[in-house]
Parts: sequence; structure tokens; C-alpha cells
Amino acid sequence: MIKIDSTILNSEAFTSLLEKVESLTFKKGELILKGGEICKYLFIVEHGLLRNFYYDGKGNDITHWFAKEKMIVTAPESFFNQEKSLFNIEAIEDTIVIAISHEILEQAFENSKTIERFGRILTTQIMITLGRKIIDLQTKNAKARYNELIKNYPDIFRRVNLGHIASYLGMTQQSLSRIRNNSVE
Amino acid sequence: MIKIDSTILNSEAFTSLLEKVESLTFKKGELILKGGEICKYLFIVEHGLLRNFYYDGKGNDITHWFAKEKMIVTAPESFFNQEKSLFNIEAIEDTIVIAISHEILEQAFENSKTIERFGRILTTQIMITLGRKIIDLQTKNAKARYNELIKNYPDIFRRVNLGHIASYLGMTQQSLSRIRNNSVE
DNA sequence: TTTATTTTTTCACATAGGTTAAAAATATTT
DNA sequence: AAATATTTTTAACCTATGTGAAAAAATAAA
Repeated sequence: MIKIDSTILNSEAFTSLLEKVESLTFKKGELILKGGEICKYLFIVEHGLLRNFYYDGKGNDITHWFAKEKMIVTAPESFFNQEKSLFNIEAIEDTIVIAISHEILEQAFENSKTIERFGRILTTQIMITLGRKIIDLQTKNAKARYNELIKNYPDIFRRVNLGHIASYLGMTQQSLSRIRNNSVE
Repeated sequence: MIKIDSTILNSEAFTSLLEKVESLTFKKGELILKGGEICKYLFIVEHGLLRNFYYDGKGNDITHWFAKEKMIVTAPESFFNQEKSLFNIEAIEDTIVIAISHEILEQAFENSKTIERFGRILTTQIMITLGRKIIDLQTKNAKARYNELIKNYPDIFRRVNLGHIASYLGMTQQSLSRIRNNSVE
């Protein structure tokens, strides 16, 4: 959900971390992480597209975010606290990820100030992004949230089906369809 | 918004950081940070109660979170990126805070792995909290969000007026009042 | 206390967006 | 290209929550 600065990607500390990671491949539709499992990895998307979603077992499927190439993703509460995940992660295109295990990353945090710092900056930026999303949900109506998204992430609409986008925006697919067709201003 | 573990509070690195901080006092109703300003400090609430809120100039006043004794607060996007704040921070009780300046904290991050680590863990936990709030806003109705809050933070209701709680919960004060009086189930 | 101020509740009405179901359009498989 | 499955749109109706305004209650000030 956050793009990595290439300066960091090319740092020595990061390069040495990348020697200890795995590359994993997932087909469209496959789950990278199932709700209820403990998330063992932090992922970097090499190619493809992921979505993180909440599913309550009652048909409520809410997309929390999407992650495309170069973005770093995980199920934060599960990965960082090593507890069962409330969220699922699904490949919505054929996807290749770099997977950094919790153990390896914790070691890297211990051993490298650069990586520790990188972790702090990453979580800081995610925290800011999530804060903005809450305000958007509370102050903008469905139409405004939709406009915001096409302005900032037009490519999402080309790669993701509307149902997922709608739940990401906090509305039903029917509402999104209605908004798109301007029958509501 | 996050409670500090006393192990960290008592660590040597933290103690030495605390030697370089200021103590500030605010009266009920005073703004600790005005929207549009750059937030210079990270605050730790010693005594009292703060709220962080978004104000759009059109009468929309949305409480983003509350912070009571021992909690660490700031306007994250403004403080960490040193840019103009979209948010305000207000003392809703007479409040004493410890204020750590951006400069001092950045130095501490540079010089101390413990503090850097602490910063990472803090932002990680806030990130998780905000993620949960988004899901709550999207999956729970007003009544359920209200119940969740009294269950987890009953003291908030004793110290904060309903208008602030309502906007925090993503509803109007009238709706909250209606819910409280069970005229809606 | 009395008066003024602020907070909370109540009520009538409005509406954005949800629900259910079906049709239309697209994409995928045979 | 036909058949099947998936995704998107449309439409009629519904409901949770918002809006605006006022009354009531609580709190603070004089």
C-alpha cells in the first residue's frame, strides 16, 4: 500500500535483507493469507495486484486496500503481533511477491538501524494514509469519495472490478454504478 | 492515543530523552495545535484530556481521537513530515503535557536504536488501531459502534461531551442521543 | 437563587445510500 | 460461435441516519 523509495531499495542493508527472502507466485483468485491464520510474511509486490479484505462470514466482504507493483503489504496486526488475522489477502491478478518472513525481518530490525528506521518511516506513512481515509469516510459522500479515487488512482479502475472498488470506498456496488452513471450528482 | 509501556518509559534512552523536553499547560478549550500550523511537538499527556479533530471551515468538526493520561499524541502527517496540519488538537480538560520537539526527537531517533525501535512500534500500533476503525465504520451501524465504544472506553463518556463522541463515532449528535435512549434498536 | 450559557434530547421531515431482484453487458470456457 | 459464468447496470422500494428547529435539562456565572 506504500511505494518504496528507490534510495532505500538500493541501500546495502536492504540488499542484504533481500538475499534472505523468498519469491512466491500466486494465480488470480488465490488467497495469499486466509483470515484466522497468522501472517508469516511481509510482502513486496513484484508483479500483479493484491487486495486486503475483511470478511465477516456473513457475506460482508470489505476491501481494505489494494497493492500493486513495488508496494509493501502485510496484514499488520497479524504480522507485527504474530496473532490470528482478521483479514485476508487475495491475488486479483496473477502475482509474484517477494516474501520476507517475520523472523528474518525482526532480525533485520535488530541488526540494522537503517532497516529499523525504514520500518518506522513505512508505518508512519501508512498511519497517515489510514488517518486520511477515516476523515474521507466521515466527511465526504459517496460521489466525492469516488471522484477522489479516480483523480488519485485512475489505474485502479482499469485493473479491479467494481465490487471491490465499491467496498473499498465504503458503498455498495449498485451505489457505485449509480454514481458512475451520473444519475446522482 | 496509544498507551506507553512502562518498561519503555523507564528505559535509560527514554529517561535521557525526557531531560530535553518541556512541560506545557493548557486550559480547557485551548488549542494545542491549530489547523494550518506545522506541529512542532509530540505530546505525552501527563494529566487531562485532548482531542484531535478535523475542521473543514464549513462547520464540519470531526473528532479523530481522544487522548488521556499517559497517551502519546501528535498530528502525525504534520509532525513527522513537518508540513501544515489538517487537524487541530484541543484541550477538553485543563491539561498538562510533556512536549518533545521534532528536532529533539529526530536526534533521539538518530542516536538511539531503542528510541527508533520505540517509534516504529508506536506507529505500528497506531496503524493497526486506525485500520480497525476503518473496518468498524464500514461494517458496523451507528448503534454497534456506540456499543463498542462504551464497552472498550466507558470512561470517555464521563469526560467528553456527546457532540465530540458522536463525530468520533461517525454520526450526528442527534443520532447518538436517539441511540442512547433506545428509541432505535 | 436567578440568569445566562452550554449541552442534551426530542420531533417532524428529508435523503443518501442500502436492498432485492432482474436484465444487460462482458468475459471465459467448451 | 454457442454456452456458461461473471460483472455491471437498472429499477422499485426501503431504512438508517441526516437536517433543522425547538424544548428540556444541565451546568456555569452573576
